[in-house]
Amino acid sequence: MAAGAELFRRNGYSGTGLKQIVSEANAPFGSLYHFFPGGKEQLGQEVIRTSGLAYIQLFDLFIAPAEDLISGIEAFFAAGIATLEATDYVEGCPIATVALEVAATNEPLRQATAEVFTAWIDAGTEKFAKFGIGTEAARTLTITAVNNLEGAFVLCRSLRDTEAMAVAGAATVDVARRLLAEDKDFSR
Amino acid sequence: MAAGAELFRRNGYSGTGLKQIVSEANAPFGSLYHFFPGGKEQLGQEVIRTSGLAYIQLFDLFIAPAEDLISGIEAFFAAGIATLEATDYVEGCPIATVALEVAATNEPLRQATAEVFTAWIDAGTEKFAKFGIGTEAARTLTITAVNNLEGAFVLCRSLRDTEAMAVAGAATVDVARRLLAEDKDFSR
DNA sequence: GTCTATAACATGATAGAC
DNA sequence: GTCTATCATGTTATAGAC
Repeated sequence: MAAGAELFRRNGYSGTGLKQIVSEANAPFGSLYHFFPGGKEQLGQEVIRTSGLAYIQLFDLFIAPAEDLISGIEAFFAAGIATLEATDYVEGCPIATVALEVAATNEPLRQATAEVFTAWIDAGTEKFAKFGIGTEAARTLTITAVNNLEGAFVLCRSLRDTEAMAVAGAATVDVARRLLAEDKDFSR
Repeated sequence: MAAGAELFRRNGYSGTGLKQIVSEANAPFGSLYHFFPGGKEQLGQEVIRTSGLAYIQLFDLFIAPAEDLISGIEAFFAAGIATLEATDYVEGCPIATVALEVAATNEPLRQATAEVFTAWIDAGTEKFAKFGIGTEAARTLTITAVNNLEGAFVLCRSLRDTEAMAVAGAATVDVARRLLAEDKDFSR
């Protein structure tokens, strides 16, 4: 199933064949339908949920150990730049390609991507709130971070350049500063 | 070719069949290869370039007539929300789905998407510069706007909710305010 | 129970009749 | 020159041999 995740991320859902997946996984073709009786759609759902939820660990990895909110955000987007360069612009978001493909064409898969994004937003809100900003502000900041991350992956991978990811990090920092300042206002 | 644009946007490149396109366009199958001897790949390139470059007009439509930079940005993202609601979350960016699909799998198509994004950034930089900020700042602001727009389309279409687009607009406004303030500093 | 072989269908592309 | 009919290939899914 790890092979499926890699191929869906690179080639998208429609662009990835089941034969390609079992070949990459060095597994016999029949066993796929033994483990996934629902066929391609079931495999797609499980790949989306598994690889999507695993991505949450990156929040903990880069943001949680940071000294403060701003440097945590900077470390997170710096890691995004490093990933793009290390993988020659092949690896971006594990589910964004599939999410756009299925948003208007496959309701069960769309729901799977929605569950993942909802989990990201909830998890990010919780992490950011621990840096001492309100829940509402933490949610806004999380959505801003995901917006900027996803958008920058589109631009960076298409242009094969990391400029957009650097701009995305700076933009997210700007929003964090505004939210911190507003929080300060309220506490007067 | 308009039919191709609509289908590529909704279903992606791999997910759209040529038969589906000619059927939608009420055109006979053979004529497709008369007008596009290069087959699906040539059609894909022309669709990307045409529908991508047409999107630049939206910059003029919403931002150019605005009183100031901030209200222009707000109008632009408000239009994004209106589009999502009016199309039941079907229409987003005309090329983002294809861009992610082909970024690592089809170099000619990837280059077509890169040309479009480059044209967007150049056009946006020019428009924003007319509001009296420096070229460098105008470029940063344009990339921020596109990052946020693209990322919010991913989240909004997946979640079937406009919250992320509203947050994207607010984030872009924050960046615009910071850039305006920095410009003011330099002019002291 | 595992997997090979194949079925049923859709795909992109073309040749050849009008 | 326009388009219908077909080709070769690749797709998902499923039998049935071991």
